[in-house]
Amino acid sequence: MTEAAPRPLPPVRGVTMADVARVAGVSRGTVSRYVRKTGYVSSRAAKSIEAAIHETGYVPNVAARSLAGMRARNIALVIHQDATLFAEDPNLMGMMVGANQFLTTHDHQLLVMIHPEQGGLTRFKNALYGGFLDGIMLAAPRIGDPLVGLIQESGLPASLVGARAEGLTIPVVDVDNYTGAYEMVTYLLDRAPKPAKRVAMIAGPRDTTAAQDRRQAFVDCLEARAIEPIVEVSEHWSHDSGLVAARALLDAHPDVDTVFCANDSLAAAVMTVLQDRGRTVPDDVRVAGFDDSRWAMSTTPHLTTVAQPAEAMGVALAELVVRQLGGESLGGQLFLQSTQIVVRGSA
Amino acid sequence: MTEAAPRPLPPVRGVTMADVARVAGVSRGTVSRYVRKTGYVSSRAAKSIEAAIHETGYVPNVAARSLAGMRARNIALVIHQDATLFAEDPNLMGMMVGANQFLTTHDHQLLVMIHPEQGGLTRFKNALYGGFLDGIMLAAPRIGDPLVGLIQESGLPASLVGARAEGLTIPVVDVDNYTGAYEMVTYLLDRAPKPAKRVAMIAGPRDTTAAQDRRQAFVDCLEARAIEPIVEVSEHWSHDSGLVAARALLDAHPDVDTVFCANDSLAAAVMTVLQDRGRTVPDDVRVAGFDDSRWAMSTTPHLTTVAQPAEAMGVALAELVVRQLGGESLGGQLFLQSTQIVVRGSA
DNA sequence: CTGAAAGCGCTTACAG
DNA sequence: CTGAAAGCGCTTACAG
Repeated sequence: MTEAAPRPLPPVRGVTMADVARVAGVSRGTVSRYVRKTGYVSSRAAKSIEAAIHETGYVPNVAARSLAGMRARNIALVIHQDATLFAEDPNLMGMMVGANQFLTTHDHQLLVMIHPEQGGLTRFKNALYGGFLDGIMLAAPRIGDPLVGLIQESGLPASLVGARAEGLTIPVVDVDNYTGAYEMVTYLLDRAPKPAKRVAMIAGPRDTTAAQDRRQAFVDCLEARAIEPIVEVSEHWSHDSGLVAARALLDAHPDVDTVFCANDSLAAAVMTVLQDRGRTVPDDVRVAGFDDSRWAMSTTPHLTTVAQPAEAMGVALAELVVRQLGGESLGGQLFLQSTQIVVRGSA
Repeated sequence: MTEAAPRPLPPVRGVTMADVARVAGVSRGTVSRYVRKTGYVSSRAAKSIEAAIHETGYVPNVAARSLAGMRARNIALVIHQDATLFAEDPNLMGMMVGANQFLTTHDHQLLVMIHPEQGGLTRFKNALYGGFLDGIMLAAPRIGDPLVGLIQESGLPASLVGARAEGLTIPVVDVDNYTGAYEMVTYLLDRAPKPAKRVAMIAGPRDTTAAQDRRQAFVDCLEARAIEPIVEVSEHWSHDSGLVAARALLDAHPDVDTVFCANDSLAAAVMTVLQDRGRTVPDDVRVAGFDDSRWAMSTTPHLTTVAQPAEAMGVALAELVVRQLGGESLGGQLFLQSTQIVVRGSA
């Protein structure tokens, strides 16, 4: 075709529906009806269109289809977290896998977008109103996350993980963090090989509901027994951040015999620090984590932890969006997925 | 299950350029020129358009823009691997991070798509010709990967990692696997604390060039010294698969004193099997890996391995696509990134 | 059963 | 400097 100077690259334009129509000897409308399996098409026309499509290698243009009011069959999983942290978060990976699996079997395409915590909103709005997304799943939202408001405003079918807010009209899937943590603390207090005498917790970053719930369960469980809870907060969910928190905790309370951590990488960090200080796990100190992530199997001994069904959550996220696409309205319902304690060597 | 009624959802349509034009009291063309910063717009018109955009909250529709021949500013990183394997592959994560970082600072949006190994080609073609992608980066391609041909046919700006093929017109970025492996084997033979007497290798899956190159280096290095190489092939890059290969290797050659592994998860697997059989690392057997992934720090002792600049590769992939978008033609050039030996406790 | 036509939102020559 | 108009590829009433 013709190339203009200001456009260095020839536009990528495949064969169009018009090409197919010409080859098949019918109108574009008829081709459209055939492709979309909507409306009547004589078997004679169908035959020749079929052949023409095969001959030309026609592939529909999603942008045009979207412009004309149809669905693009793309659904985005937005990771609202800096990429490097994302890479360290096993749950996010699991969700991605689960969502991909569900979407693939339901004839949709998963698009993962990483949106940094400090990123501008413009790029996100562009995606929202870009016309190439039929739905949005938001992972790792903060409390009061502005992205949630934008999604709601857009009216796009959506689902969130782990967010709770007033006036939320988007369904949320989450693990039952509170119950999971409560069960684990109870285990540490009563049933562990060496029941805890002096327990502390390394809590996760303050701005996530997961961290809040796990911490609240810890506090409630101890207060129910009139034990004073010791809590050290880690700034991030990462191992590095956990190292800092663990040192602070152990400096302030050298006598703890049990540490419950808000996730596995924090627990691994505690074990590292403990080892550095010549204390053994689980003999001197018991350590437990949360998530049953890869970290859980990479410590010595392996971590006793709370298994989190990350893939199931991804499936749930995707399913909620697809159901809305099917016409259901789910409002701000909360879909809790339950956890399970996994006892290994560390506690 | 499937989408029922015609269109149960109100289509998500934000304010359009026409709305802005009306509010600003100018024509749509003028708004477009203003938004795209192309052509002349009087400062008076600019003022009122500016205000109108702000007032209406206008966000451009990418689909329409794309249809009109413009770029969507979306670039896809296609992971050609089953999602569960992807989740285990640290390099892929690093590339994702690197690509995201480069693209974000260059005003493009990264879209990650997971394409299963056995997946049909239709879904991929749809993305290629969908009109919402300006470029493609392909990670984890197999040898003779059909996706490469499709990308080439489409004419979309693209880059690949780790693929080599006749007649390739797409630039490739790769680590210098051969040199990296050769250096490591040389180290194991000559300079390690306990130089190897009887070395074996656990090689990676046959259908990747990375596995081939690492294995070839091992073979060449040994043959240069007239030592017969022992090689056991692991079906996948995964830890589980490595367990199987390690057992087979150790059954057939119980006397090896050094095992070079094609990646870290395989090395970790070897260490696990060794431990099960009561042999210590590095005293009885030395083990080395490749990648310097998270696995490398999760074994006891930590792994001696070959560091792979995964993030740098992601950056390179993205940069190559963006350069093509800028008009450069790179052909099938190969961009090799060099590795570095990291000596830790295991060898 | 099937064409012709209008429209989705945006861009870009082309007149004025 | 700016408006009117055509076109990108597809879908969908609406006539025939």
